[in-house]
Formats: sequence, C-alpha cells, structure tokens
Amino acid sequence: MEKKKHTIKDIAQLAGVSKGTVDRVLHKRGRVSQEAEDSVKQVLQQIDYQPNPMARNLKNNKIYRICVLLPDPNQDLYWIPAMEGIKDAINEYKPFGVTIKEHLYHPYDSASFHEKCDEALGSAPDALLMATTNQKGFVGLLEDCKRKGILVAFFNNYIEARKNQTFIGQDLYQSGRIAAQLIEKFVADTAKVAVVHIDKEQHMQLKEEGFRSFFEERKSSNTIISTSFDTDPESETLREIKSFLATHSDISGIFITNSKAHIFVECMKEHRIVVGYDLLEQNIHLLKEGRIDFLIHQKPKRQAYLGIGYIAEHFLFGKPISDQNLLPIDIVTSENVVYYLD
Amino acid sequence: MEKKKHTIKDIAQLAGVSKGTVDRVLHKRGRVSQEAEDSVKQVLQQIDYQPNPMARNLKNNKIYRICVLLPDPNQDLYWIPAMEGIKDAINEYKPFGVTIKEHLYHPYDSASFHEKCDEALGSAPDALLMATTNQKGFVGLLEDCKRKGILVAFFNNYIEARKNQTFIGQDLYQSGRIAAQLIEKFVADTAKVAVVHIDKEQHMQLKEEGFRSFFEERKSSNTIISTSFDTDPESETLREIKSFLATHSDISGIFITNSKAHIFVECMKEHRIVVGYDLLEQNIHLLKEGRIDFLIHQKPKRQAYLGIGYIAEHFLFGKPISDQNLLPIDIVTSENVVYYLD
DNA sequence: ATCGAAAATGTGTTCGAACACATTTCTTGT
DNA sequence: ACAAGAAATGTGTTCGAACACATTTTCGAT
Repeated sequence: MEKKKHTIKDIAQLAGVSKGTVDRVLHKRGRVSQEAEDSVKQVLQQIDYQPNPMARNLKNNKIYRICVLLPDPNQDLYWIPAMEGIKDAINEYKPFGVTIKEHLYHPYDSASFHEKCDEALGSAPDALLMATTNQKGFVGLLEDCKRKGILVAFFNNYIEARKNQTFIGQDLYQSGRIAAQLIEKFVADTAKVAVVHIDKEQHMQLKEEGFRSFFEERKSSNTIISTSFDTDPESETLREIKSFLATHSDISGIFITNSKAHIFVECMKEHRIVVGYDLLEQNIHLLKEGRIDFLIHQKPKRQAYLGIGYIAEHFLFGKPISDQNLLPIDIVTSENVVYYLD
Repeated sequence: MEKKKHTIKDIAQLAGVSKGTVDRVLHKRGRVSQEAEDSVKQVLQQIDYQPNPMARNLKNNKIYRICVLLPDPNQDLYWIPAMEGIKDAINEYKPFGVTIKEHLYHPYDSASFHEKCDEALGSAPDALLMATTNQKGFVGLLEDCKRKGILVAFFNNYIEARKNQTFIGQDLYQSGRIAAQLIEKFVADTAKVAVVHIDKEQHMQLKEEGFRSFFEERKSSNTIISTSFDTDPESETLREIKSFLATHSDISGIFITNSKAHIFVECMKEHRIVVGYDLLEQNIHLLKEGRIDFLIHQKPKRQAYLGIGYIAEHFLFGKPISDQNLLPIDIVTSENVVYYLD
C-alpha cells in the first residue's frame, strides 16, 4: 500500500535493461552502450534513487577496525570521561560490525606513547582516533597514517586537520573570550583580574590570548595579570598560591585555564569571581558551594563519542566527514550542571 | 583475518542444529525440543550474539511512516527552527525507508488544528511527533493514538509522558532558576528585579516559579515583581512597557519568560541585566549589541530533530525509547552564540 | 559468409535475519 | 505393529546492492 522505495531492479525495468547494466551505469564501470546508458540515466533523473544503505552494507560485510590512542585514564583522571564516551560508542556500533581497540599510553612517558603508536598502527586499522597531545613524534605518526591511508580523527585540543583527517573539539581562543565576558560582567570597571595557569601546557596560551582580546576590544580599564603554578611533587604549590593571593588581595576575577581550578580555589578564603574548565568532581563540588562561579565545559566524553561516531557512520553509511567539528562552548553553573553530567 | 561477527548460521553449527531451530529459540516460537533449546541457549551464553541490524532491517523491508503535527512556521516564525530540524531528519532517515509527512495547522485556529489531527491520524502512521500546545482536544488525541498503537513523541514544552510516549525538551522550572542565578550574580544584594511575561502562556508560570525559588532559597533581600504585557494589535504594547519602565526605574535585572525579550528591550533606554529565551534573529542582534546579556537556548531545532531520530532509530534498530529526554539548558552570550546557531 | 575477439548485456550468488514451507521424527490409539 | 497426527527439525526464499560470471550481440578481418 505504501509506495516502497525504488530499487535497482525497478530502474532496470523502467529503463528496459537488466540490473547488471544499471549497476554498471551507477558505478561507472563502463561496458555499457551509449543507448543503454542514456535510458538508465533518464530514469535516474526522473526518480531520485538512493541506494538502500542496509543492503549495501550487508553485502559489504566488512569489519571496520578503529584504534583509539589515549593517555591511560588510570594515570590521568582527566581522560575518564573520554573513555566513557568511547565505551558508549563501542556499544552503539558493535552490532554494525565496528570493532574498537584502545591503546592506552602513559601520559608522561614518551616511550610508552611510541610503543602504543606502533601497536596501533601495526594492526593496520581502518581509522585512528586520538587525543591531541604534544608528544614528540606526533607529526611522524600522522604522516605514517596518511601513507597507509588510515583515516585520522583528533579530539581534545585544537589542531588543524588536513586531508583524510577530522577534528572534534572547541575553539580555545573563543573559550578564553567567553571567560573574559563572564568576568567582565561581574567586576567593577577598574577591577584587577588574573589569568592563572596551573601546570602550563601549550593550549592555555590560546585561552589567555582570547581572554585578553576581549578586554582589549572593550577598551576597558581593567588590569589583567597572569601567573603560573606547578604541582610538581617537589614544589610547594599551595604555599605559593596562598602567597600570591596575599600579595594580590585586590584581584576580583580569576580565570583558571584548565581543569585544575579546584586546586587554586581551595586556597582562596574570600569569594572572587572564578571561571574554570571541566566538570571534574572537585570542580563541581566547588561550583555547587558557590566558590566557583562558572565552568566551561569541554565535553571530552562527547568529543570522543562523536569521534568514533563520525568515523563509523562514514564507513557504514558513507556519510561525509568534515575536517572540523567545533562543539558549542557550554557555560555551566551550579543550576544547569546536572544536564551536562554523563 | 578478522574475527567476523557471529551469525545465526554459526550458532546453528556450534549447537549442532539447523538455523531454523536457532531462529525458533531466539524468537521463542516454540516447537523446539528441550534438548535442542538447551544446546542453543548454551551457545548463546558463550558467545554474545547480537543480530545484524542491517540484515534484520533489510528483511523487514517496512516503510515507517511518521506524521509531524506542528503550527505552521509561516504563521508563527517561532517554529521555523523546528521545521528545519525536521527537514534535516527527513534527509537523514529517508534512505532507511522512513517517510515523514508534515501537518501544519494554524497556530490560533482550533478548527485547523483538529482538521490536521484527523488528517494525520487518518493516514494511520506508525508514529506521531508533535509540538506540545494547549490546544483543546489534545488529550483526546493522545487517547486516540494510544488506542491505535501509534507511538507519540512530544517536544517543546514539558508534558508528562506516559506509556508509548516520549518527551524531548527542557525543564522549564529549572531554566527559571538559571535565569535567577545569572541575574543574582550581577545585581546588588538589595536590588529590585522583574519577571516580565509577554503574551502570557501557561509554561511561563513554571519559569517564574523557578525564578522565585532561587531567590527564596538564597534568602536574598531582593525584591521581585512580575508583570505581563500583551501584543494584541489593539493594545498599545510599547507605550505600556515604557510607562512600566518609567515608574520602575529602580529595577536592575529583568527576566523575560519567552522569546519576546526583543520587544521589551527595544523600549529600554539605559542598560539593565536582561535574561531572555531563544535565539531569534532580533534577540541575537540585541545580544551582540550588549542590550541583552543572556539568552537561554531551548533548542527547538534539535528537539524536533531528536524527536524524529529517536522514533526512527527505535523502529529501525530497535533502540529503546525513553519517556523523558531533558536537554541541557544552554546559557548563550554574544561570545558563544555562533556555536548554537543552526 | 564465417570465425574470433571484443563489447554489451543478462544471470546468479552472496551477505544475515526472518519466515514460509518441506521433511523427518516421535507419539498415540487401534 | 502401523497409520495418523503432532511435534521437531531442516530447507529454501526473500529483502537490495554488489560483483563474479555466463551469455548474447556486434563488428572487423579473412
């Protein structure tokens, strides 16, 4: 009773040829007379034929293999959500014949990184999903993948994706601007604000640039200072932070450029506007207590999940894969945090 | 070379029976000896068999029909994004044999609503996606669907979903609380804030309740007043708003409970903290100009898209459908608005 | 005209699940 | 013990696309 979708057989019948000929026209395999080709193409123009993805994939009957290259979440808890996203994706795409293998390296051990790289590439996967890090040998790895025709997807920090690559993440510069905007709304016109880097990494610089750019555009008379702390075992981090706070008691807004806001905030006695990153348990706790005002959510779980998803649906259903997928920069407060968890 | 997925044939071989018997066990169709059933079930326990969704669906070969019941976006521009989401979903799921038919009724014409209801239900679809409205006959419609076994999904405003129903949207009460939190952070401890309803509808009440609850919990000494305006052609809306502003010049924060913040804000001369809803073009313009501070994004496009998506994937791949899908309440500023557009 | 090669076209099989149908095995009453 | 009927089990076909393979047609060279 329902007009069912057109099939190759239908087209063949309408064009007065066999399904083999239609197939040859569709796939441009040649061996078709001009006459037959024309009549098939005419039919194709009239009906809009879209091949049945189910049938196509069933015939394909390929097991797609995706390798994930990630710092071990047991070593750096930051990666736990990403791992969860990957687990979700595994469950979602397993029935479709997508297999995913995780290769977890030690975050601060270059040898481990290379070992896992070799392990992953050695298994000659169809695609590789990896967190962007500033590990040495990163560029070489990419070239290797390109040579071997392995599709690469990154997530986490921004990297410019080239051909056969895709990136899932946020615009870090812009997230710095958002932090600035939130703080600027709160503090007095002449207030002093601080950019705080803890265990500085490269991506934080972009955030600071974005942050400063916002104030500069406003031609505000706010003072912006920036500072860094390290949490090396040998350094007395907490004392340094407290000392900083003591000598800068006139600061009224603080932007902490990574997930470690909780370390800094625990040292603060009186309230100041605080904007940080990431929904770590400790950060959420402080958010709910009102000691952190806003957290910018980088959505590592979703990034990882989408990374797998884009790859899988590209292989399975031939969906186009775009080289850049910038996710919204979500502003999280104690009142809406619950919707962003898991 | 790759361990390919287990098939019914594999199971049959392992259990020493034919695929027909395995099929009967899997679908509990009976006509299987205890002995055969045990041996198949034992194999099933050892390997974790998941049927190939592609093959299943290919054989099914059913055209799923979804009807969408929506106010005409030409009459009320609010519904344009929802329509876009539906168009996207159509493109996405068409190749899988999902057909979607839109039934657009005139938003303020009850007769038109009923006509389109009958039209939609008359075509005996597999599922119905509709925007929640307070049209009369709404409850009757739902019972009709239930009786006919039609899966129903709602989006837009909250409604408690029952069996065979699903809801996609936001917690309105909570969104009011978020508005309150944003305003409370900005204004002085004793400041006066206003809740403004324009063309009052039922859902706005929930938002106001949430808004007030936040201030009450804080035991703040802020004063909260609420007021309503109508944009009937005969009422002099703008004059009334201006008059309100003149007599309440001490208000420092304003919460406008629907997408019509732009109407109110256009009447404001000096800046006050303004929180509104929805990414209408006019609102975005004012956001960028700094005359609106925050917009709460209700994501009508995504709601509609997800509505179709949940239904389609339920039918196609047997994904479970949950009765409530609360989307994050996104806080939008001029700096992150770009990521939420379309 | 006739053969051979190349070009054109048609046929058949596969993927995995689902189900209709065919066949075998078992049970029961006489 | 044997037929009849029920129960158990096996076989075959279908869905749509893809591709291997079989068959037919065309055309040039002799």
